[in-house]
Amino acid sequence: MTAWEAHARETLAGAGRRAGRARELVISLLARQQCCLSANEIFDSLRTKDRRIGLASVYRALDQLVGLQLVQRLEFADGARYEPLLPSGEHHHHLMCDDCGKVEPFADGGLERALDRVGGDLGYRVEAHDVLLRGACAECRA
Amino acid sequence: MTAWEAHARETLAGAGRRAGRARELVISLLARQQCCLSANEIFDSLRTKDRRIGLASVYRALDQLVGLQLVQRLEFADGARYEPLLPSGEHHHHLMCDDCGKVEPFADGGLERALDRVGGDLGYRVEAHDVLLRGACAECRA
DNA sequence: GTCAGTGCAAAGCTTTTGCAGCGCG
DNA sequence: CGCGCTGCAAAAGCTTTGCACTGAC
Repeated sequence: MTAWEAHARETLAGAGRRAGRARELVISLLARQQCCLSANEIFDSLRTKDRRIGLASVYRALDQLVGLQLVQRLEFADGARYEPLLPSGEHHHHLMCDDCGKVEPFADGGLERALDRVGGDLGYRVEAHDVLLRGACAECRA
Repeated sequence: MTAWEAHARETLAGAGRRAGRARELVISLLARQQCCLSANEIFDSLRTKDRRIGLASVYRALDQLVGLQLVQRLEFADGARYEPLLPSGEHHHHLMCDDCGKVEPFADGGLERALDRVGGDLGYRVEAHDVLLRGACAECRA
């Protein structure tokens, strides 16, 4: 079990939530991911292991996890995707290939510093930021 | 007529597109905006002036404008929004207030430089980037 | 005259909600 | 044993598509 997974279960228990089949499976699947997944991808993946899972429960679990800041919701042109939000605050952003649809993570300290600076310069108290780069990946450029 | 509006009509004509009622109205409305609008906001605004406008035509016009790189499509949690893409390449990003839903534009040279650098550091040829900051605006912080 | 553009209505998707039953604590 | 969690089905948006008609070039 990853540190995030333990943190997630602890936070849920602390918020008075009871452990149910669907949400437990969503958590353990997310914990094993390198990058973001759509609700449908999560549902399909879980369905192959347990025929009883319902799509609505996947959405409900994700909503709760987002509300407790355990998961980040990302907006893409073809719908939302979700990924674990590490308690360390460490995070990454995404690159999407317009040709093949592939999504990859990347991290960049200089970009983070620029983003933090922008928040301070405006009247806003910035809670979160999303960055999405779109273009042609190395393979599709060929 | 703004420079963008003239540029848009010229580009459409050059692509062999014929001028129709709906798309002309969408263009003249977008040209007058300071920030992004949803398809429904565009539809509602045009409907009050011309009862014949159809929502499907608004979507079709926006698709074409996005395809010709005259308009940028932005993904928000409650759907897509659209705004003119200036031929100068000059552009801005968005701040959204989680409390009141207000969306405001901002521009930051340091952020743009950081974004451009990231593109070069990876195998990607980056065509576009989107940045969305979320938080509490000055009014809602009170 | 041809064919892109248009409005309407219907369909497609993702996401949410209602409801009755299950099961965690 | 109460109430949160679940699955199913239905509903609710946003967006796209089919079709016949209109009108720009």
